[in-house]
Amino acid sequence: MSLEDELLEQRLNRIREIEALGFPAYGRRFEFTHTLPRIAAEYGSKTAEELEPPVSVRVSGRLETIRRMGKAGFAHLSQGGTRLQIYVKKDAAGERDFQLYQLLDIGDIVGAEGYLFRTRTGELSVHVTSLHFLAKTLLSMPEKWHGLEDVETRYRQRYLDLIANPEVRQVFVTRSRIIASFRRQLEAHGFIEVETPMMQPVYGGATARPFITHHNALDIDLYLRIAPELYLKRLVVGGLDRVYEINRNFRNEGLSTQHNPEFTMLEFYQAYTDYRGLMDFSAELLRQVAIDATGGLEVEYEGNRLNFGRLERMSMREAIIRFWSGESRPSMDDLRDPDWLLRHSSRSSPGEALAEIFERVAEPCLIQPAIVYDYPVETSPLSKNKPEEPAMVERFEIYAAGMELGNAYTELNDPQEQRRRFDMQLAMRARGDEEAHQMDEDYIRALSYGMPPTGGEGIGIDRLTMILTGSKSIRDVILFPLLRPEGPLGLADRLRALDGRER
RNA sequence: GGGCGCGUAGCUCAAUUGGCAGAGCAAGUGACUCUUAAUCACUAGGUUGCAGGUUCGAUUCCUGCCGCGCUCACCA
Repeated sequence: MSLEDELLEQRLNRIREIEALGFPAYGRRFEFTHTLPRIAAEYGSKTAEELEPPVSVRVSGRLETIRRMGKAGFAHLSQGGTRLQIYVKKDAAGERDFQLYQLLDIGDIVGAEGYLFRTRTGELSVHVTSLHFLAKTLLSMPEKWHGLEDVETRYRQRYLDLIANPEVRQVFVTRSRIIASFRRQLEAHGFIEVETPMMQPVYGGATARPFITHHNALDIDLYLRIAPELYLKRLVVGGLDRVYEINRNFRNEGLSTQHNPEFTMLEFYQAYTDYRGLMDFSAELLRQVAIDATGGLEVEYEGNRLNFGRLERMSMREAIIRFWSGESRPSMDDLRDPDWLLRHSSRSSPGEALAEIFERVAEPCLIQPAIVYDYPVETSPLSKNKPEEPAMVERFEIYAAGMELGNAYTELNDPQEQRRRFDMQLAMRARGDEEAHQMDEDYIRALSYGMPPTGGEGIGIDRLTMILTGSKSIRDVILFPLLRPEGPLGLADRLRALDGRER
């Protein structure tokens, strides 16, 4: 018999012993007086004298350590990212509860009643008068000193990662704070949160390959959305002047440290503003998010100190000139010259060439949070042209740590021009660009009813979370990143074999 | 999809040129009524990711496959 089977059998037997003492192996509702974080906050700095007269508490948590010493012993409970020591002495807890203490395993979930005191070494602890059993662990916990290091196991069994590695919990708490901060700020500016279709008959709003699924009753293929954009703007047509959505997008593309097939975007649309207005708003939003998430404006990422207190602004052409390395730095005139652009890129149109050169030359250098504005029309089928240079559009992207964090533009609200843009995209698709936009006639119909001048923006929540939590991989900020399926575990078979057979 | 790397006990890691697969934690038994990586004694635990090959002999060398990581391509 393997060790794991032996362990499983031991634990199942132990359940019988615990039940024989009169404790259910899997308890029910437990009334507590304090969470462990609250005890830490309220009593963490109290001296032994200040804990007189005794403070009675009823707490619960998962057992992280157990130190048994004959007729007494210690253990650490963990709850809400906080540990609290309990002291179980036979004289104080009584015969039956002390027997229970002797049957506990690391990982079990228990309740403890008693009073707070300081041990001789000064650690705040609960002097236990009564123990409760709440849930049994059948499998052994990761090692207490090194935690759980195996990356694959950490992603596949995130619950173990959260139990064994306290800093992981903090990453996801911060992620939650980031999202809450956006919501709070947008609500304060009069935005309302909406939910638009995840399953779409025509996908759009971004350049990407979609996932395809099928609806049986209607017998139609549907696409998991690559962006909510076109639906949100239909809502602006409908008079929802300030709307936002924080939700998943799905893109059927490769995985990397910066790409997960499903990822979370904030998109918001504000009528009667333009991309200049959104630049100001973006700077305000990011500044406050950084404060809400980290307590400050500066954050250390990959050896750089990033300051979210300001967003430097530069045009795409300025960025190329500024970050050009090596000989023959181009001039502003070069970057307006179609021949120069096509000579310096393998792309087929001057605008695509400009964007490609920017991504190659400047994007990796954009370490400090920055706004890059004015994009070529070819790469921006939904943005409004610049009046003085129709080949360019009123669009900007937000960069930090060499990553694209956000994308915003003055929305194109002229249905005839939008139809021409879709035609342009169809031509690109005919040339083999699989990611070029589809024609969306229903969207053109919506614009044909008149959409107010509008600014719209998307911010990648995962990447922003990476930066604000110092995470190197997007998988570290997504609780359950996509992995290949694991294959059969055999646990059901083992449990079935042991069911009712334990002594 | 390409390139590079990794896979050994439940967890964290060793194993000399190809020569008896080991340790710590966790687990079991015993001792211990203020320990905190508790301590002490003893015990058990392995299809070395999977399948082949080379060899007297493979954790080690070779081939294929599976999984993961990094990276390039694609993308946000």
